[in-house]
Amino acid sequence: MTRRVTLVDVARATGVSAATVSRALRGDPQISLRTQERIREAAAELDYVPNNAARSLVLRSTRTLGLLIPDTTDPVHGQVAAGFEREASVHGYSVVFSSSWTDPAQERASLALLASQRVDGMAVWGSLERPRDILAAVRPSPVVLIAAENPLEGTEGTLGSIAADDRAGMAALVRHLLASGHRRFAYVSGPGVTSNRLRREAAASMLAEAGVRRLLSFTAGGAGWLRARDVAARIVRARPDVVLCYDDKLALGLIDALRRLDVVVPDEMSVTGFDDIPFAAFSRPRLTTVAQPAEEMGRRAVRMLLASIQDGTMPPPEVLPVQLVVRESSMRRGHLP
Amino acid sequence: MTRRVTLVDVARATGVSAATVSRALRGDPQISLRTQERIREAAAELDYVPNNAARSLVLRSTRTLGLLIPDTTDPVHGQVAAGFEREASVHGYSVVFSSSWTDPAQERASLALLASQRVDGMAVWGSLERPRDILAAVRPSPVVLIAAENPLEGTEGTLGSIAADDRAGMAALVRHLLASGHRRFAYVSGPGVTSNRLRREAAASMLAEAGVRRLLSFTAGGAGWLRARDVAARIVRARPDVVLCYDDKLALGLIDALRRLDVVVPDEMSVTGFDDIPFAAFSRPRLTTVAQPAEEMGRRAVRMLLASIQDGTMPPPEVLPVQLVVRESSMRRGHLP
DNA sequence: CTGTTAGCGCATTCAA
DNA sequence: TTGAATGCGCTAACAG
Repeated sequence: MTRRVTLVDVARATGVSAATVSRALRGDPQISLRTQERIREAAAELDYVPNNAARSLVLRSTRTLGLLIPDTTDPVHGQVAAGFEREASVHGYSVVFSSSWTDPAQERASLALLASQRVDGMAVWGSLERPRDILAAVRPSPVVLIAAENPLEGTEGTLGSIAADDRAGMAALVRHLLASGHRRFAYVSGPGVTSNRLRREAAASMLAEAGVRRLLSFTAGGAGWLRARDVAARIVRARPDVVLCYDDKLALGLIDALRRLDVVVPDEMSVTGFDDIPFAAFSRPRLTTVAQPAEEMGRRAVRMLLASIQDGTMPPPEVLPVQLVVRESSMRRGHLP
Repeated sequence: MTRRVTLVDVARATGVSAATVSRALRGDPQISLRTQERIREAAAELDYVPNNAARSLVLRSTRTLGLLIPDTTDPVHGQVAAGFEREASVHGYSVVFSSSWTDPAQERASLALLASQRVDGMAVWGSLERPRDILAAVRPSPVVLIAAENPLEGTEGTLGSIAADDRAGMAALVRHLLASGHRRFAYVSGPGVTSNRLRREAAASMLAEAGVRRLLSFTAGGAGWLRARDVAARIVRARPDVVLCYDDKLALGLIDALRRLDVVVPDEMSVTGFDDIPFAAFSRPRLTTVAQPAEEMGRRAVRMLLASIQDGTMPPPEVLPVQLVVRESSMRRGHLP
């Protein structure tokens, strides 16, 4: 932090008291406009920058929001972060962020770091921890869960939740696939985040409704991009009509892996993703997927947090609509409408 | 921030003074192990969380680093952020980040926000502003520029710089393309970031060295992903052997746009990118590009900042090596080695 | 080994 | 309309 000009410096330069400077700088109407002006000029002259640490101490508010996401590198998380930061900065809030790398220990540490930074509120993306633990770690500042599976259990007015309607999205996707003639379905899940199970179950129940009993299930080894290669061979052997992938990264990876095995998507096998990351529109084949309002989720998280900070009570959970995006990767020959 | 347990609460609960608690909690060897233990237990019992605002005030250090990037949504920026956050958290630093969205006004505002948060140091990615302005805004905390064009001018020991060796990367790329028979080169630049010009000039001078005088030049309208469509037609008319794109996003977008125009990459035209974003390995054709050590850049930025914070003097600029990654998109028929 | 004292920079009572 | 005190929670001398 080093030494800097303080209120007192400005006060001395203007010949008034520190209190007056403090008020003037925040436009307190108690101070005459003429002196306000004078003080403002002096402050600018001296390059005065208020010290937020000091201000936070007395105000008991840091005007800072925390954001904990699994992985900055992931397009979806990045979009959430973008929306979060944007909305926060509109309201004059800073955001401190931290990544959990889907490691519970890391996550706990990050949570503690954010807590000690005394963020006024924080958002946590699809954590591996149970909500209660999160709350305990950060209490008593408001928390909103992003894309959490069971947002509601144990909510006592401080725990908010914002999520996309994965279930509806998966249902729409399956409906579309059934309508275009697909019958033999497979699902590939990625790493062990909560939304994984949710999406699979949504697909399974939608299929059951339509009288399709079977949903072949696979699990891709590690992180999104690469591990599709390991399962590709097994999937090919099972010969599904279509492979529902947990997310776009996995789907795109799988399509590449299938190409290595000389399986042409979608002619021989359809593949679908989830999220609609920017690249999904430029891949070849272009990816059929479900668009998630990631940025909007980030923005809403901030709004919920701010509402909670003001009113002292957390708004009800929100579930945002998703949208089916049909592109080439599900256009099987002879299956076209 | 609301009311929380403080040092004094812990002190009362343990029957010692606040100072003792403060020391014990930070493992000061002056305090007997037995009392340390007792105090630790009490603190845990009461869910005590140190208030960093207060600590910052007296320590004159926030143990917080700032990161300003153009766009969280971009894969490369995301990787830089990932490396930055990781390294920072290793050293017990928090990171507050802000996005400029390549808007100078936004950038200035973000800078001011970071400054008022009293970050101990900050990294700024490829800014549209001149380094001097940045320094002025954040003075006197150390700043390192990431991927800046002219890092050195006006460096007075506080302004650090970390960049990838774009010039060498572009040279290697052009060399490879020349060796595989390409002769007619085009370059497509993206939005107006500084590295844009740098890459173009590197390509041009490398070509000149090889006796190729001409470098057709195009500019894609807006943000990376989409605007390739506008220039694609013009590019096709110019019939280059290969199109060097400013970055991977642009390249991938261009390949898609060319497909819409029934131009097959790489059979009829090669396309190359820059950055090696994760998806470049999964596109079709897989993208020839230059890998940038983005995460490492983020990590190094932190190390430079910390070094500067400790020693009071900024380490010399660093230029990290890049790596040519040859994949399918530059493998023209009849041009293979 | 531990307690006392004195600020860090700011916002806010209460007086004037 | 302004100034003088007070304290936010913590650390760092300086005593004991």
